[in-house]
Amino acid sequence: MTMRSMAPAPAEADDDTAADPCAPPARPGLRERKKIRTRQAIRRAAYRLFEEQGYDTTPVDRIAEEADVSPSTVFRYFPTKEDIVLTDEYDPLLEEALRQRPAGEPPVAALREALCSSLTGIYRADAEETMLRIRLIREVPALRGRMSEHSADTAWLLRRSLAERTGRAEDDLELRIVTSAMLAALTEALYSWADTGMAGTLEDLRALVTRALGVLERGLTL
Amino acid sequence: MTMRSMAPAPAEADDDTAADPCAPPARPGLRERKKIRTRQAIRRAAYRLFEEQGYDTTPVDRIAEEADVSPSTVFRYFPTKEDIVLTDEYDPLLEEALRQRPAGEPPVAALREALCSSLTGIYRADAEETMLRIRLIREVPALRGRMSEHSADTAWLLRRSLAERTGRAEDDLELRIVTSAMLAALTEALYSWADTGMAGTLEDLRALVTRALGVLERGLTL
DNA sequence: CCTCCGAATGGCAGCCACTGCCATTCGGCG
DNA sequence: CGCCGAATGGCAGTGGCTGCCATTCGGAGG
Repeated sequence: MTMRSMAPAPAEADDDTAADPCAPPARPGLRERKKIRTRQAIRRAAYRLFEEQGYDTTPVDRIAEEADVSPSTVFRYFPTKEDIVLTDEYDPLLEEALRQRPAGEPPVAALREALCSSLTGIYRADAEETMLRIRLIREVPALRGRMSEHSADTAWLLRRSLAERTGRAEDDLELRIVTSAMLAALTEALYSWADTGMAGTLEDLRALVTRALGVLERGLTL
Repeated sequence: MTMRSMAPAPAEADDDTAADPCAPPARPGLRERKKIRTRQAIRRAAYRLFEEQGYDTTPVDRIAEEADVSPSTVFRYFPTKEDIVLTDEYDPLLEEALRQRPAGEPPVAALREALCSSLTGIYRADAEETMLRIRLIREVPALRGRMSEHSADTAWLLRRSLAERTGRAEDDLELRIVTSAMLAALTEALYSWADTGMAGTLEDLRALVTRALGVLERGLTL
């Protein structure tokens, strides 16, 4: 997928009072909360600096400084500088969305709807950050490159689901084409959206994506 | 595109005798010939080492040593280590092939034929190296990533040609989809070919590519 | 409240890709 | 033969990234 964020604990200094026998969400404990906050601090600091002075010209050390952690820590949270922007855990979301589609539905339609619906969820989660990420990815070559690597993983994941659905082999050429072509179309749609200054509502975005995927479904008719 | 090579001067120590008033191919002169040889030496050394001990584990210094030049020189010839594998100048070939297609031909068919024919030319130029390159690109993540960046450039180029053909704007969403989807399909076909150990003849490869593009033209029918 | 374990952190040395700069060498040409 | 500019080698420096070790800190038990 193209976005990320982290469903962070709603707040930090909340009631932590003693025993609460019934708490299914299982309060994460200070350690965990702190980790989440650190992760956010790093990412926010990075985004801020990237916007101010550009991605390439912002050393990781600077990000660490700004986030008030050591450079080592930055790399412990994000294996590479690129991952600060690219890391997301939306793939499972997408997979789940695809699984939810009725079994009878044609595979391509199912995939289209799954993409659209998880896109909606992601957008709603943090529209602001989502847009910043898309812009960064579009503009910084290094990120674009790394992103398509990531897309390849996503494509693989989608292929597995579609393989189940259709009874085809996982490495089936047709399946590869379908998934990678659809992700390519999705990416183009998002870039195109970024070009327009990300104007309009969520509905506009969905329409754009639908239109993009429609081109494929109509056999690239021009 | 996916390949590269360099149409090198046919040999090295050939007749360079004095005056030859009529020589339209304009003998390149020692300087040029040496440059070409150096370039090849670096690339060959790199490929050899990559095969022996892997891409990531081969420092540029080692390549320089093997090619018997200084590390500085390597970077003068190839801006990045990745470019040693990725650099190609087939984009113009492809563009030309596309221009050759009859004006009446449907854009997608024209693009398909152009891709196929330039692929043939590239393959014939140096099948050995072509296969090595594809394998490397498929297997090394860094190269895959960089490759898709490069594909984006190719897509842009194709888009321009298609824009002329169809009268659409260059940044037209539909055009973007068409070009990037077709390149994605081409890439998948090549990877798939690599998976089979690159078995078969050139005809088999063309059939594979045609089949891949056919999936798109049939609207991703499964 | 103290204590101990393991997780999280900071700091440091080092590797490697890549960049600039300058001195040297070498091809081309009068 | 001798000059000019291109090609090269060498070197210092930046920045991403890794591995290691000492320190700190959260959390569970006494």
